[in-house]
Amino acid sequence: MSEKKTRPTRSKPPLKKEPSAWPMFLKAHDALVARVEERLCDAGLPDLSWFTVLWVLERAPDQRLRMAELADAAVIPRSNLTRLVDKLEKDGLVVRERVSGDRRGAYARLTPEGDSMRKAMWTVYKPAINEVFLQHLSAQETVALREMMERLLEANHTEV
Amino acid sequence: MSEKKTRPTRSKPPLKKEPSAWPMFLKAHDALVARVEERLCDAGLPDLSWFTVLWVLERAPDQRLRMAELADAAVIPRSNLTRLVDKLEKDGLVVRERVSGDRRGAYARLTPEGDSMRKAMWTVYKPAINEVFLQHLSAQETVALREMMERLLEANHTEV
DNA sequence: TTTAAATCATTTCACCTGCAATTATCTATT
DNA sequence: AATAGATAATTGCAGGTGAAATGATTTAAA
Repeated sequence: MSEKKTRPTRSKPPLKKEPSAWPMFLKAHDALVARVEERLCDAGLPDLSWFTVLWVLERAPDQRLRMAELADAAVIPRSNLTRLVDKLEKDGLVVRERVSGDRRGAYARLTPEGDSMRKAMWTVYKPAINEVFLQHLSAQETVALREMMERLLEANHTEV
Repeated sequence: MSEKKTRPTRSKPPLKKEPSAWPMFLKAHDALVARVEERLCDAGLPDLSWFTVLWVLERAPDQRLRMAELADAAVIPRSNLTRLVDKLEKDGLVVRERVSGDRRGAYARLTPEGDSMRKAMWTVYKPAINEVFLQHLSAQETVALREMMERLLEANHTEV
């Protein structure tokens, strides 16, 4: 005994069981990223995390950033960024530079080779985004989606 | 194919450099998932992969599935599913059952304890989805987003 | 100045991940 | 029936991951 029956007009939708937006969002993300990574891999290129770092550095002032800034911009934990920059540096795509006035810190700076790699990756990455993602959305949808994502990201800004 | 030169009036937009839909999509996804996982972790509950398995099994016929079916439905590589089910089984949330007529195969079946855990996780997961995701979208946006994600997923269905 | 706390980057550790064998079993062909 | 080839699940391995500990240095406080 408990139910509040005696509701004259039930407006509850009849047991909708279609997959809702959230699980679709998760599944679609995984599928799309896998597809794009596949393209890069097939082309013998490094993965998205490398591109992200190269891309962030390329548009940074002097094409360099402190390790912590780079980690934040690329949304990578700092411990991972250290190791990622190790590999990038070993491949000559970035170099570490000392920070004048703070011997604790280090800059990561994009090298010309790193910028070449960024461009090479973009020639694969850009069409992949188009074929996997943009092609399936109308112009309005793309704009609407971007706005939604911006709003969600803003609302869930990495808390202090 | 694409090039049409000799266009008298250039309609190219003037160097737009606002972040487009794809990178926003990636960033938002990561932020939202991190937020939701944080909620589950804070509540002392297992992570999303556990929930996914429990949820898929709960709605399966007889609340059980073959390992391969479960891996596909949960979008988890089979080798990982084996180890995940190991842990779930150790915690009594699922049990493995032999398949009559095929001694290679195994079912994973949801236990009552597993269903209790699914419910317990849902009491945290559901409000988390609302607060982190749904709350920031209008009803129309939610529908539009789901449709976009469905279309993208369909278009990028895990190729054979 | 000496001491304590904060900061930056790195390293450690324990765990997770996916690919590629491996094992066991089933199916099809001869 | 015997063999070869598929298939199901697991396991080995090589490498990636983040939280927390560490080392080095700077800043703030006493």
